[in-house]
Amino acid sequence: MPELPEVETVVQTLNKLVKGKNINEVSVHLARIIQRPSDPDEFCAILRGRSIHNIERRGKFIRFLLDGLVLVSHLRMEGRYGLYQSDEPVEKHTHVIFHFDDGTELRYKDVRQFGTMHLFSPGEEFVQPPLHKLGLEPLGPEFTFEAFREQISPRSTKIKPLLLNQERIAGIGNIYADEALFRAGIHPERTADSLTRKELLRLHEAIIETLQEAVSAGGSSIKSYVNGQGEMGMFQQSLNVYGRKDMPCNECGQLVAKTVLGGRGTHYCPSCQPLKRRKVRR
DNA sequence: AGGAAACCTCGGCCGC
DNA sequence: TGCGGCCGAGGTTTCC
Repeated sequence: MPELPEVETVVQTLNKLVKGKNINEVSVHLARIIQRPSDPDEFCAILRGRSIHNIERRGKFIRFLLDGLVLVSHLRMEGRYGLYQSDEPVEKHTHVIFHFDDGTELRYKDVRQFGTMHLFSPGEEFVQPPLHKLGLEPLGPEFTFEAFREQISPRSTKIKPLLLNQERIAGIGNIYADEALFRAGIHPERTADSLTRKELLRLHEAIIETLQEAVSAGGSSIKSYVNGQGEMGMFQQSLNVYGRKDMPCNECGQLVAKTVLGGRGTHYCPSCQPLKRRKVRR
């Protein structure tokens, strides 16, 4: 799925495409997507007649701000939004359709059926699952070095799984965890509490830079990711390690390694990201 | 705290 | 070349 940069791109696109539109009707073709309220019919009934005022991002979640209502949507691995004319044929794996009063409709497609939608009263969404325990927003003003250090440095977990923990920092996924660690020159299996202040500073900077550059490029499109207008993100061309197993490192030429860490494919350069401190000969 | 499994479907790859 | 089967896929939650 989309990680922070991809979700940010989707949100920007959705703001161009559907901000200001009025919902006439909603149809749900796969009930499990709708998590709150539990009854999909009630979900549709509540949304009927509402207008979309704005669309915002929190971590990897999309928040649709409606009049008197907030729709929280998570794309998980392969969820996608697209705007269609109502007479266009409905494609496979389309699970939710928001019918607007202008003859267009916003369709949610999700091959793996992992995505979720929750409805809340405004403000309520932040104190209820799934947003209630989300950690720091890495591109927000609260992501200072000190705040970052407090989340990372006291823990004995390996750094990569910790970066993926949304309760610490919200929005980093598998691609950008690998990329940020490469940029910082830190091996993914280093324990968080073993990182020096210098390394933490590098990692903090690397996270911000990696995510910002990816947002500017419109995200990555490793597999099926396409933003709301059907365009491919360009950042995949800038990936240094993710998906580059056995290819030469862009910095040193050593072959990129891939292992499994916390159940996730993990890419790194054994030379640029040493596990043990390199012995310095003098 | 940390790891594994579970939630799903699809596409790629291997082997016959 | 074709087909069956296994593996893995960008995330999160739940269960040990």
